[in-house]
Amino acid sequence: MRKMITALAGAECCASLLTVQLDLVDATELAHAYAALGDPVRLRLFSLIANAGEVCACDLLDAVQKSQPTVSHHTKTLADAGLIVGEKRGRWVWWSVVPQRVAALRAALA
Amino acid sequence: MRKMITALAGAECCASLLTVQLDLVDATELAHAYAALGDPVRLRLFSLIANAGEVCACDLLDAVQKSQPTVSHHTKTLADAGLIVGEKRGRWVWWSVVPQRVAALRAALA
DNA sequence: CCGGTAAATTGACTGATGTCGATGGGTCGA
DNA sequence: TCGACCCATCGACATCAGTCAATTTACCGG
Repeated sequence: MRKMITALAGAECCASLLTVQLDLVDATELAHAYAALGDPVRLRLFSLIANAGEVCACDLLDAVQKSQPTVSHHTKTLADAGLIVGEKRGRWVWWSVVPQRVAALRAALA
Repeated sequence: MRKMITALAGAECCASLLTVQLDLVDATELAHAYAALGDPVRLRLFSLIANAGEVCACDLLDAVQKSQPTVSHHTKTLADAGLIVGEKRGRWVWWSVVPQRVAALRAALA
């Protein structure tokens, strides 16, 4: 619902083009996802999962050299952001990326 | 320096494919950029600048309804992440995005 | 120069976040 | 049933990050 500013105020230094393209809720939603990628450890986890297609959580531990609770916390953060999903198989949890979500983030940068 | 895991441990649940594609420095660099987009206010500022092509800092104030120091802080964060650059013209600073940087972020999600 | 304006910097405060040890809840093999 | 294993949750702690009032720096017009 882009808001076009009247801004004739031509004399005032800066004028128009303030179409507020992102409302607060959309921005918050998107920012949440980007923020999930905004940590080196999480980014490496995500990259790892994305490259492998599917990764057992147990492998993530040695990959990023963090404690088990820390890795679990990060995977949860990524999952909450909708970037990955986990499937429990027996004792293990297998993580994989959500392509649509990643595509949405990529599209937002176009 | 990708580390290939020996992981013959075939019996051990999860096996190989742990090529650590992102080393720590690269991950930190990228994460820094994504983190810059990981705040609703900054994302809206960025979106505003991207859509307008060029925006005077003075217009950003009313756009996001934050104090002048706060906006200045956020633009600095975005600039430090390499996402935008500011050009001072007289009393005002005009912000614009850095297309290459944005493209790099987009490419990282491909 | 001087007063006014734009933006950056500083200082302080609060809330969010990354990290880990300890614990708990499932799940499997023996 | 028991123990071992994987993972999530909790509690605690230290650090970081967002915010603003106050101040400083830079620039302009007169």
